[in-house]
Amino acid sequence: MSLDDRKLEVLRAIVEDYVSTQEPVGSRALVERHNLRVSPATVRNDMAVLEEEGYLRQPHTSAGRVPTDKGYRLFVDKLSRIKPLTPAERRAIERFLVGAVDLDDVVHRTVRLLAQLTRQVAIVQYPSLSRSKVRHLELISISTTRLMVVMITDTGRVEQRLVDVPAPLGADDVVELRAAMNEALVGRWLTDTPTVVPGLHDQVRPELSGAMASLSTVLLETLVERGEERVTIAGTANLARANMLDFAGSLRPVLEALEEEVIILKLFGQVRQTSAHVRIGDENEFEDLRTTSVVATGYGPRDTMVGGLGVLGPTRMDYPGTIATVRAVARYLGDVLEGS
Amino acid sequence: MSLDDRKLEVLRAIVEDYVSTQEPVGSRALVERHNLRVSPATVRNDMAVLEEEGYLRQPHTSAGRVPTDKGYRLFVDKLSRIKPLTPAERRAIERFLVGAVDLDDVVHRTVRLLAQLTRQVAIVQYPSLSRSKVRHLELISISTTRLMVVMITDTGRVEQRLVDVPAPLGADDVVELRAAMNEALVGRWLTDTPTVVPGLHDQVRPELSGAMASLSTVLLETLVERGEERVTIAGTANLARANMLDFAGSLRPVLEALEEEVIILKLFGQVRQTSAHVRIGDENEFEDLRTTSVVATGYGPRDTMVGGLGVLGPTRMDYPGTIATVRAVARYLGDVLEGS
DNA sequence: GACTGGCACTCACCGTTTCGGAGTGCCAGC
DNA sequence: GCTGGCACTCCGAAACGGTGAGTGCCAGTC
Repeated sequence: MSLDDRKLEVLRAIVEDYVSTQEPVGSRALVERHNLRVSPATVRNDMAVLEEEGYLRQPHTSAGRVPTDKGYRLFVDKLSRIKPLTPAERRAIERFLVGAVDLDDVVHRTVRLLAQLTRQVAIVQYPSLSRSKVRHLELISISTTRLMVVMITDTGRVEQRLVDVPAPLGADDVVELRAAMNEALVGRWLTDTPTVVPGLHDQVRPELSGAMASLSTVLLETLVERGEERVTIAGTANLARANMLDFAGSLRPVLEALEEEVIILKLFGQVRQTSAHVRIGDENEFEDLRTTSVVATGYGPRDTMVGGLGVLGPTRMDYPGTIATVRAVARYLGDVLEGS
Repeated sequence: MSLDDRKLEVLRAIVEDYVSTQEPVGSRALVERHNLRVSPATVRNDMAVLEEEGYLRQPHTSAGRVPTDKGYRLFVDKLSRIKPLTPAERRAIERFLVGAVDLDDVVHRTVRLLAQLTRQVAIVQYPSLSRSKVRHLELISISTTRLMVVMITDTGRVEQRLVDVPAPLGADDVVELRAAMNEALVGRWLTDTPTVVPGLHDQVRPELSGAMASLSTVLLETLVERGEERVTIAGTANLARANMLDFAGSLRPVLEALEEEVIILKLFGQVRQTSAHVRIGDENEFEDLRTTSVVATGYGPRDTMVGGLGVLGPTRMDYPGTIATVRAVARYLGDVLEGS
């Protein structure tokens, strides 16, 4: 059964009103605020149908209607137009990176900007190592048996690890190791390293094979296999704004979920570069986030995607505005990364 | 006017009961739970005196008593004995750093452990650059006119910055710059760099003085003067636990304050290595934190102090337990830093 | 057939009231 | 100086009733 245009219009109006007032919306108020050219009674009939179809629900008998997750979904997919950014927002986005000194700085500024513009919790994932190429590897000798390996990627990430080597190394040894590693890895995708690294062993003098083995292990285990993803979060205070009206009672589980890096990373799992991915309430995999919605998208230079960013807030959020902001910030961040 | 022993004992009992029950405590309940060898009426008289002196207050006439900030202060200073850690806590502290790969990892594990043990918001400051010495400076050429400078300190911090130089540099030039910088700076306190860096200019060939100037600027401006301090926070979800009973109404301002790095850093301003520094309610400089208490201490190898750590929670907190935990974690973290 | 006006009904919300109990302050007596 | 007793206060929970927004349904109109 399909819904005719007026019913859709009614749904749209209800979502908009509910988002802005935070209160169940009734038929009379609806016809007054939007100029639907029908009477409240007609709207009531439409609402009854929409409720039967699962797009609306009543908090209690004889109260106004509230959109369900399914209702929001329909709204987002079919009924909302992208809301253009205000000039002020546009300006903020264009200026937020002036004077950034390195990738950390860029990411932090981005996440704060996003939190401020959307008034929600903002999340920015660092450029994923698995979508980056090695730009340079540096070995720095800390003591004769301890090295620091610093890896720089084309996306600007800098990761360092301490490595203990089995036998003391001289300065020449370090130079040789460094040369061999750079020779083999620079320009490669990080995802290729597992196939390349084993071969490194043969590229150095036999005396150094022990050291090279330690380096390889660290490289693979701590950079490629785990710890490769990082995220930053800002704006958690925004959760406490519409105090307790959203988030049925407690926002504790939400705050807990936000501290679990694993959970957060999964939010970006299905994100693609093009357009924004919206997950509403129940659609979220994690129990604790069933009262929230996530608007996420990918970012990266040109048409590539090196990481994700997005916001999290109550299901009752301004989807068109949020989507527009998230996309704009993502696009701008991508452009900036291109330049570095 | 001084308080006799029994009055102090009464105050102690009230603080303990209130902390564990979260409810105003009355005279009858008090004599029953603690074996004060007097009648409720006597306790009432003592309470009246304690209230007059500002150590207690009544939420309303004819309710039980609640400690004031001043009451907690007296309790912390005079009435509480350090509570020894449980074996489980001790074990947790000894194991939490097994397998840490670098300083970031150490700091993150520490902050999570502290949040878990105290069930409060935990804050760990990275070793301060101003209390660190330069261990090594590395220059990595990104392009002919762009360098990355990586600084490693004796406390394990690694900071990197991009530097654009005015004229293209060859490999030899980079080597010369690196040598000059390391020569001048390794082993120095970071706070000494402003006096040393200007002299660097003369240590390289004239052709390189432009590049050296750029490097010097970045070194001084972005490493020494600003951005030198970093903190990590965990356990914000703990704020939402005793939901709204502490934090008079909203925890939003608290969450906001926690996101302001500047505010957080000031919490460690007066902290010294020895013992824990406790700031209770009103004693906090920042308006938004007047409903919270902070227990902080310094940490560092041996008797030095390189950074601070602590927890933040409602004024109604288990001070003896929290103080013990904070100190134990700080001591252990100091030991670990010594070894790296 | 679609829309509308009218009408009876429901039920959350709000302010008022009542009531019990925990707790106090005070006082007289030991 | 401590204690038992007593009158008093006041919060909090429960009970109550009125109000109004909102609904569902139905008969009538275009």
